[in-house]
Amino acid sequence: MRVTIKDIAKSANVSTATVSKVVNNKVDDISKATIEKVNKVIKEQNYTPNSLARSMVTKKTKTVGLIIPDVRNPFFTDLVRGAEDIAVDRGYNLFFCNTDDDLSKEIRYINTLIEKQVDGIALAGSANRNPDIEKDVNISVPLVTLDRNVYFSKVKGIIEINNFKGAYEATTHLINLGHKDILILVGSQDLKISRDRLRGYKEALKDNNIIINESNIKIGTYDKEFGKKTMDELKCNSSATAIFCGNDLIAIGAMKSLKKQGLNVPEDISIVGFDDIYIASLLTPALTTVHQPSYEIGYKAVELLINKLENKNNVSKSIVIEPQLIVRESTCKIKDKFKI
Amino acid sequence: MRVTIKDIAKSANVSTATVSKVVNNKVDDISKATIEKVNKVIKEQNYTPNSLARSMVTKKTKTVGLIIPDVRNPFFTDLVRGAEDIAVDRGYNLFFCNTDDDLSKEIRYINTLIEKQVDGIALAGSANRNPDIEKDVNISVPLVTLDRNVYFSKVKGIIEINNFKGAYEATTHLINLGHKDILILVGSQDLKISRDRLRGYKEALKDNNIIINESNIKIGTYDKEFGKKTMDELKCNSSATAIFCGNDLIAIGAMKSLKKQGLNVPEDISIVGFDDIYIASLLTPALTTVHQPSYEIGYKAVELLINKLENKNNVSKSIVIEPQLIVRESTCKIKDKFKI
DNA sequence: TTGTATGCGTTATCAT
DNA sequence: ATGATAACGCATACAA
Repeated sequence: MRVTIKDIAKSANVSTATVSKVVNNKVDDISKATIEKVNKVIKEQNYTPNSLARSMVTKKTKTVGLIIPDVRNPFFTDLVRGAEDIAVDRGYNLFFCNTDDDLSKEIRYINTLIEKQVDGIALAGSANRNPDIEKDVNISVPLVTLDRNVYFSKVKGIIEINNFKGAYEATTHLINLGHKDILILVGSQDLKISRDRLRGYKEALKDNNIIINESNIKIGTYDKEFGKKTMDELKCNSSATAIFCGNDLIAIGAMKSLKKQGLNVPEDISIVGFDDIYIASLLTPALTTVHQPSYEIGYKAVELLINKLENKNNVSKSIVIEPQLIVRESTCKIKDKFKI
Repeated sequence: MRVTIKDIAKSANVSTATVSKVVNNKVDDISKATIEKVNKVIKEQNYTPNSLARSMVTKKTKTVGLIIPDVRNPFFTDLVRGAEDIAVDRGYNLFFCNTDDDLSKEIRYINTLIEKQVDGIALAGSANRNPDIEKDVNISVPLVTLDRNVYFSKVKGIIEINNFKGAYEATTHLINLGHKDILILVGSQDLKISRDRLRGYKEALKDNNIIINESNIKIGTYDKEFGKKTMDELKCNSSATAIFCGNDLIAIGAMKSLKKQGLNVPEDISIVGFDDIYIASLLTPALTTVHQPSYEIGYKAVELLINKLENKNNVSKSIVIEPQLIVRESTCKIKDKFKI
């Protein structure tokens, strides 16, 4: 039998109300003597309050859910850590949920989180979405989305990255190096981030009077396999001299394929990634990529969520974070074929 | 106001007991008609049970705590995912806690987890430990440790890797390539894994009649910085032709330093890591390392924990996982200086 | 300054 | 086949 507030009350010869008050430091009108007496007994009996019972009456669990696609994606690894840091800092705990980009899994998680009475949810949605299904999901707690758009009804806050700008700058960088025939490998167009990145790519080309070649646009998933497979299939059938990858994992897969084909990066083909995950700077050649502050994204998302929960007013609903192009070794000036 | 079991009972003209039974599928002696009636009302009113209230009476939360040093260490990234997968599979949720190898943070987490009434805890302990302090911590829930030893009193299960063997094989591999003067960069000797890895190294040398040079043994932390700093300091002051690193991060740091010094891996110096994190195979040269199935370690740990919780008998208390040497490109035969 | 009593939403026991 | 009710451990309004 765990020791309860009643046991303490009995041992200290006070009421449970009094014990409760000293436990919660609401001791304005409690004599010093009793406070000490109660604390002594608490220590002696090794009493720990039962959060469940407390939450039953306070209607707060000091717990939030964090839902992401997959922590093994290095972008989310850091994001998760940022989320956890601010959570504990504010006295909250985190339920940890991976969806594998599966919407039904995501919805199942949301429901169990609600059953567990989380105060709120921070959600990086699955890549595959379905407005029809989402409309019907009843989410009775505050929800903040990060990095990815969703169609649930009651979103209380949004953290997003300026993906358009990141893609625009990455593409412009390639154009400035003389590339005109540029592949783009990007993720599902269900995702706003993917649409924005594609839009940034197109806009950059347009602004430089380069005609968009639709066959240069490849839509897939944000993993190494997509990059590898796509470049394996393309082989010599593409005249592209540069690739803009929707994220670093795709870039890694593409580089692997190119290496196997005997092509050198960046001499034969330039590559730009997106995310700037930990590995990016460790690769050979080190990857030119668009840096996203993923730790900060997780941190800010949960911070925003908790601020909402605690009714801090003048809390903005939406935060946009600016990405930044990091030029490393995987991009260089186009070879001038006519000179040879 | 959230809708409760009472609301459903009233609307369906039954008692709360009946509703509870259909919610929990204990419908052996409930008429089909009422079951349907109740379910209909539940759907209409969008009722979701309150786990807290349930847990109050059942004394189970279907929640476990997962405590690790840092999810950003790729070894733990995978481990965490394995843990989560088995948890949901068994109907549990996971509280996610990072300690940064800080024992006091670890203990604080354990206490809040207990307050939140987790059914059990899976703990990868901090690197820095203190038996005196640990003895006094009262852990009232089942605890399973993984990867790292602790001195808490009531450990119910242990998942460990055969670190001795891994280190022995890594070192033997280097010896077989002709190396005799081998550095070891390993983590805090508070940790059994570190002691075991050092022991494996020493034993391998001994078994090959190589005298152990104590100045070849460097103790530090399991991160890139330690590897880099140590090799920066050593420069030409070491005659070593090979390095065995306590983990891959240390190896990455060491490689970085060597590169800057103009030394080539493996031609000038061979390097072996430990863990086989995702990056290892992506580096240039690809890292020879000791593979640990980190996903599986997390998975098995939480599986063991839940089995204990659910009183599955004949559950072993301890599971040992065998690591495996993966030879890649960062090791080669020693240059025979006399031949030149 | 302290204590009494009620309710939070469920499950489970025992009646009916 | 169904219902009444006690309990789970706590916080809080109100009384004393």
